[in-house]
Amino acid sequence: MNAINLNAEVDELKIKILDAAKERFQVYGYGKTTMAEIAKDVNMSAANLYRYFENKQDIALECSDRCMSERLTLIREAVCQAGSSAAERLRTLVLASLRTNLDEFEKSPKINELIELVSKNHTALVKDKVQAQCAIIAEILAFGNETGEFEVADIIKTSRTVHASLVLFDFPLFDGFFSREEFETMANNVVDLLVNGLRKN
Amino acid sequence: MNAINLNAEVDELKIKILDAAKERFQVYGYGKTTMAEIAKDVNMSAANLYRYFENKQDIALECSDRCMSERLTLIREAVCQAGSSAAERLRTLVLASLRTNLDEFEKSPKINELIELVSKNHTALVKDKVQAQCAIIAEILAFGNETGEFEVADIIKTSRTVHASLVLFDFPLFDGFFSREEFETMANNVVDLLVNGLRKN
DNA sequence: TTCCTGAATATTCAATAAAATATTTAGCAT
DNA sequence: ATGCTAAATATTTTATTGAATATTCAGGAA
Repeated sequence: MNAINLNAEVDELKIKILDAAKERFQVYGYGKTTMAEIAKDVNMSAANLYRYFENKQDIALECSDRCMSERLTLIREAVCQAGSSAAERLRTLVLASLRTNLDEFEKSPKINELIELVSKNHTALVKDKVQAQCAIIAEILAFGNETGEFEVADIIKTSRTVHASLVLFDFPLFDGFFSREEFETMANNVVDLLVNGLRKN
Repeated sequence: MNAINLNAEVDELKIKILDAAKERFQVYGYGKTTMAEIAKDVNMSAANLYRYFENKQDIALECSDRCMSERLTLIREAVCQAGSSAAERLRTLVLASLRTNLDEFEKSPKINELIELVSKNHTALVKDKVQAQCAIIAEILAFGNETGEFEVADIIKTSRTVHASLVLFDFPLFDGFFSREEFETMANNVVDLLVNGLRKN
């Protein structure tokens, strides 16, 4: 057994652990799932989990990280499949983000415990998420510049600006305040306004 | 003593109570101020407070309501005094809101306890606040239409859209995440983008 | 009546101890 | 060595209860 195989197996096991943890976190919440339970799900002792992760929070962290990445991949795909105009792509991005947020919250409200934990103790992860979202926006802006739809001078700066305008739809913080329908209407209206502002004069 | 005078005196006393409560809430927080203390501040028994307010939360609620109104008045004034263009007015609105949020948080972090309490238990108050903010935005939009700077068809709808884009600067929810400077830069950029989108083509 | 208070009661907070759980350690099996 | 576990220890939750505080009540003064 060489080093490469070893690492591959370790990674595989880590993923198995993360999947088990995710399932527990979603159903019972972070606080109510024990290391012993996660361990049992993957047929090992609780002690052995520490050969793969620093501690319980670390599991939550990597779990969230994976969730966010998966979500981001889905969103990125949706955007690429979206129609040919940059405006449509931006709209797809916003609506996909919004829906993912709302769906996730609806499906498992326990997930909020995780989100709170992570955004409290691992600001870096949230910043990464923002960064990734801005990167997608930047791509859309560049695309808009190419098609002549937009006229954006500083793409990086503008991607941050656009993201700041869209915060309401990208963060699951205002979930109770508006209905899904209200959220979607607002999202569409904001996109319209932004597109108008980005448009070539 | 007629009914009108009676009510006036009651109102006066209510305000005295609210002022005392506000001072306590700001310095010690909601949880750490007792009804007995508030009562003592205005020279009455704790029991007597209940002739003026339903309960402690009700005091907090009316207190927050007054704070928000005062803040809104200040912001409204700042906007009116702002230069002659609608764009400048919008910028003034956003920066004033942002600064008030950041200042308040910096001055008395205890105030967050109140905000959390109120937004958890009295959604209506928050909605009122949003509504009031939208009203100011609507005025600015109407003004922009008059000066020919903007071309906004549905002012009410657009005021909500603009407000949604500005949520990051109007709610004290992301306080730790960015520095004051970063916030202000973002606010300015978002205003620029929105103004561009609202502009007459 | 109207406005108030002191005392009674109900509720919430805070300190502690007990139990559950996270994490570390020592050592077994391969 | 590597991969694991059981048991030991440290930390965190949970339960309990006494104290503090909110709220209500009965009645006194103007």
